Parts: sequence; structure tokens; C-alpha cells
Amino acid sequence: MAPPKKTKAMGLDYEQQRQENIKRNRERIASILHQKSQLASLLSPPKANKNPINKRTKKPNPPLTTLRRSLRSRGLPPPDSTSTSTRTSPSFPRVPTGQFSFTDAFVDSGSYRPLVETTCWAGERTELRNIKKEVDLSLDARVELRLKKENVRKVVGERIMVVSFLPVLSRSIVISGNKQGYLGIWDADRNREDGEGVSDGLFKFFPHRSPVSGISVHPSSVRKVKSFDERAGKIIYEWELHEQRVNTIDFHPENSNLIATSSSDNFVRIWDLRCIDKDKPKSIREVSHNRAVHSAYFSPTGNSIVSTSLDDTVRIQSGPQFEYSSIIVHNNQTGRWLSKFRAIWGWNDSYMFIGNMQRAVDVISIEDNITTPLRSEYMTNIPCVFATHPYKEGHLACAGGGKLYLWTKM
DNA sequence: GTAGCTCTTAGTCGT
DNA sequence: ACGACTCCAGAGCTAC
Repeated sequence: MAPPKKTKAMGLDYEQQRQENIKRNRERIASILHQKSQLASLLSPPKANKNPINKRTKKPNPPLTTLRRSLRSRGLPPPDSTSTSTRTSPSFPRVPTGQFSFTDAFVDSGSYRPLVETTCWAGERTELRNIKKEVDLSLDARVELRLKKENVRKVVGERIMVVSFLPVLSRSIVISGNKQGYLGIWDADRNREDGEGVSDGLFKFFPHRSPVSGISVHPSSVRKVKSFDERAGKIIYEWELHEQRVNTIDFHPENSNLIATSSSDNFVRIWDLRCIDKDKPKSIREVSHNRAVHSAYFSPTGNSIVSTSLDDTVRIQSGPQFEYSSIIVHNNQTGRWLSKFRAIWGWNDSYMFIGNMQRAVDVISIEDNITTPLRSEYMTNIPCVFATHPYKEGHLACAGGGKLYLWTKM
């Protein structure tokens, strides 16, 4: 999106023009995000009878959908309070039903107003500055990242499934979603600033009754945690791109026609959305692993793709047509109670982050394929899920169990 | 082809 | 400190 032209005289015309630009850009982003969410929901659930995961249908347990969603989002009533499972404590907060506000889902005592004020102020500053990522190519993540004691925070009870940063320039605000459906929003800067009162930088919400599988934030309005374009209320495309479950879908950062999919059928496939045949989809590139692939992500420039598989490898595809392959051996056996490892890119194309079963963060350098573990005495969990701050290079969030860890540049 | 069993494994909570 | 519990993870294998 084009930044507004800089003029010394910030007159009314300029302000109107700026507001129109913002509005137009928001509509475009909403449209793109909506397409993305539609694709995710279309591609993820394979036909139940073909999916080995869903074979045990004779069990007396209630039938499970292949894609787990909250009862509320499925339009179903909340579970009866008398039928809660044994692990549910008497103090388990009540889940708001029907249409509810963020206030209804807030489960801490006190108020989340400090969070709103912070995100308003910082979000507007971020928006006004029309930020470009300030990437310092000299950062060596293998030696320059540190975990400070105050940057460790227990945010929720059960294990965190997904973490994300709020796209705010000046602060590190981490959102985490856990297995029970909690959202823990941690303003690590507030934690350091005052560390007092009810907030203490942590704000807990309970909007879902099932695991949180994804968090997306409106890029130009940080106070929304999702986006939906109501104008396009229909399914645009429907393809069967893999034999088994699709684990991730990632858009090329520069060319939104290109997507990379990873699947439990052992394949990574790269697709050009402009030329996918409905009956016989043909990918522009196919990468084969020996076991299920749990992620495939484009690098920040879009020139490479990293995939993570249960065959204990991390594979990098690069080159003009992603034809060059590089394989790094990495232990990805997380067992039953941990989320599957997924390598994510750092702030440039030269390195990646992935969990390590010895309670460390592995940094994999692309140049020499050397894996360097980042360790800390404060790291008491195995980090499974990661997020990089979109603006602050060197700010890396990871989660293990119900704890969040914020690594920062020295 | 598919139903069903086995095995892997960390974190939390209660005692 | 220790043990029970998680049971909606998912791959691999066997039996039918």
C-alpha cells in the first residue's frame, strides 16, 4: 500500500485523502484475510472416511469434527454445567454465551482498560508512522538473544497452542491461546514498568471452550483480533490439494497468488492460485518428506520455504522455482503431550527458530546449516510455538506449557 | 481398506 | 518429592 505523500502543510485535503487511503487499504486487507481464512477452512478438513485420524467412530465418545471449533462458533449451546469433565475445577470461569463483548470474556479481577489504552496509543502511533520493518542484517540471533528473568510469565493454565505479537511498534505485547480456550495477553513492557496492581501486564480472557488454533490481528487496527469481510459471504474456491490433512497454508509475502501447503500425506506443495485446475490440481512444485509435514513457511523475502516434518528433518527449498533443496537433521519427536515443532523464519532469510527437546530454542543458520541451541536457566519448558515481533527485531516469543518466554536482543 | 491397539512424551495438580 | 492424570495426537502396525 502506498504511503501518503509527505507535505509540510497538513491541511484538511491531505487529512481526508489520508483517511480515504487508510479506509481503502483496510478494505483490501480485509478482503485478502477473508480469502485466506476461507482457504484455511476449505483445505484443512479432508473427507472423514479418508482420514486415518477419524477412524475410530465406534467409541461412545461424542462425535468429533475434524476441525475443532468452539461450540459458540458452531452455533451450539454451551455444555451443561453438570456434565463438565473431572478436571474442571469448581472455579472454572463461566463462558459467556450468544453474542458477548470482550468484557464478558475477561476473567481476571480488575479491568483490562490499561491494555486498551496501551494498544490505542501505541497502535495509532504505529499506524501513523506507516512502518517498514527495520531489519538489522547484522543481528546474530545465535549469540545476541537473551532471556531475562522478568521476561518469563505464566499466563494460562494448560498448554499454549499458539502465540502471536500484536503488531505494535513500540511495545512487546504477546497474545497466547491455550488448549482450554483461554487467551492470555501479556504486555511485557508494562510488566517491567510497574509490575503492580491487578493487571501486572497480564490480561486473561476466556472466549472459547476449545483449543485456540489460530490468532490473527487486523494489521491496521490492533484492537481487533480478527477480520471478516461480510461483503463476500460465499465460498469462492474449493480444491482438494492433498490426500490427507493439510497442516499449514502460507501465502507468499510479496505475491499473494502463491501459497505453500504442508500435509500429513508427506508432501509440501507450492501452488499458483491463478492456475489451479479444479478437477486435477497441479502444483508448481512438490517436495517429498518421509513422514507427515507439519509446516511450510515462506521466508521474509519469499525466496525460500522451510518445512518441518516428523521424519526428523527441516528442509529448505530455494531458487527461482524453489528447485534447490537443503536438508537439516533435527529431532522433531515431541510425543503426545507437546505441540508439533514448526520451524519459523527469523527477521531475514538467513536463519530460523525451532523448538528443542532439551528445553532450548534452536537457531538454524541457512548459510552453514549449523544448529545452535539458545539456552537459559529461566527456560523451564520445552518451547513448542514461536512468534517473531513484526517490527522489533530480536524480540522472539515462545511458549511451552502455560508459560510465555520473551527473548530479546542484548 | 479399515478398525483398533500400541507407543511416544511433558506439564500440571493434588497429596 | 512423587505419582496420577491428560485421553480432542498421531503414526505405525496387525488382524480381519
